[in-house]
Amino acid sequence: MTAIWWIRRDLRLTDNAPLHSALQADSVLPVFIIDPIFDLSSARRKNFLYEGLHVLDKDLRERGSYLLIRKGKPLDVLKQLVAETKAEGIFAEEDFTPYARKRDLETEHHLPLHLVSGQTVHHPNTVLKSDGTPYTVYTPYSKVWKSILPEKLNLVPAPENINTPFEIANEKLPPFKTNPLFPAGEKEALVRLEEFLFRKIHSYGEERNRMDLDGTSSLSPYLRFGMLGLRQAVSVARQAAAEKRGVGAEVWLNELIWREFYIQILYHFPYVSKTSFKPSLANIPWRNDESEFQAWKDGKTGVPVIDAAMRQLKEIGWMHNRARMIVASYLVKDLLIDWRWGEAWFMENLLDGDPAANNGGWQWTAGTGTDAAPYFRIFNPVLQSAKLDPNGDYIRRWVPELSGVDAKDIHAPWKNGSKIKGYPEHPVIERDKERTLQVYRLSKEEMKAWK
DNA sequence: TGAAATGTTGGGGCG
DNA sequence: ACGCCCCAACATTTC
Repeated sequence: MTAIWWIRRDLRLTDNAPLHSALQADSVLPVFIIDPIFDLSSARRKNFLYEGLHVLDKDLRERGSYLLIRKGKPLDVLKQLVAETKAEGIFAEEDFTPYARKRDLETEHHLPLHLVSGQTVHHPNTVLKSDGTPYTVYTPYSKVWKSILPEKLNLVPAPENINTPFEIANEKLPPFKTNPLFPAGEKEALVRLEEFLFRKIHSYGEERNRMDLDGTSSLSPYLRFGMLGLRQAVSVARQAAAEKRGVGAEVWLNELIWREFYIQILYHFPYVSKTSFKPSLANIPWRNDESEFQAWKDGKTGVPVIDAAMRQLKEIGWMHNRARMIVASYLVKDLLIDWRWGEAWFMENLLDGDPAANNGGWQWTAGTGTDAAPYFRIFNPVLQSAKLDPNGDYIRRWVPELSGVDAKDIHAPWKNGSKIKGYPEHPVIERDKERTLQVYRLSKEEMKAWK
């Protein structure tokens, strides 16, 4: 008897609950389906995914198995595969995005699909207020989340052997290029996790916001595709916190909880992917200036920290977390461009681009979301830059035109008056905090009046 | 996971 | 020794 392990966002063998369940059968067929909907997804994220699948295939072959690739609509592909293999069960890790839920519901209707929890530590339906409604504020959510965390998560180790039927027609993996900065795969994820735990986590609390240092875990692309499981990350974070290895471990644990917080927000309030969580800020009269948007995307706004961050994104498909908040605030609060434009650009470029986390982050910055920054909180990019890239090393790393500018002038070179070759003389816009506040206030008042 | 304005406090210089 | 002023450091308020 054969079971199908349908792989989606769980490209790993360690602590893989659906794989573990499938192994009860005599043989297991690991399958990844290249869904036509991927055509709408970002090229660089697909590249990372395909490299990840290539690595997963190698990891499986070390265990006597391999990865079967099929292309097409998941339901059609699975129906076909069940017919070919006489498989009696399909096991998959439950995924909580609106698209995934619809796809899985349809599949469950026609096929013996068994959805297994594993993407999160707590299922979105299990962390609820006493009246049964979901939390929309992070702090109480995280308190309850921690209070119901079991003593041990009982991670399931990677199986040593997987018995797989080999006689099934396989398709070729689409071509990809290896990513030198973020090599895909579970082994790489585990190396990074170790590195983070032994070298960086101690100072994570103080250094995670410093854009010029390598203080973050840089695990997000791996978590995005389940090359590392959130449960694994939480398990080691908890252990490190218990061993009192600095406050860093607790800070990191909270960052991981933010992930689950936004996963459950998108699960319970799927409309947030289309519009503002707060109805009162759903109709902000954005300026939406196309040429300013272009300057932002290209990293040519004339504000060094913004340009550094946007070029980092374009070049490597990843951006420092603090930089994400600064560029998002600049787009939304200074340029007054719809946060959804920024959200879409991030999704197009981030290796870790995830519908829940990305949407949550943008709505937080825009002030439109759950537990959002109040709308009057506006980042001053120059102050943030001076504080969190004090020597200007981050800026010089990504904006070579500014490599000769010293720390004193690099955060706001236009104030100095001297021209820099190849770099805008003035920022694309003169920041106007009052204008932003008015636009937001107006939106709120109009909503009230309309009611 | 803001910034800036305003208020409060306390140490030190000075007559 | 004392009051006065200055100002940095910190706290509070406001948007």
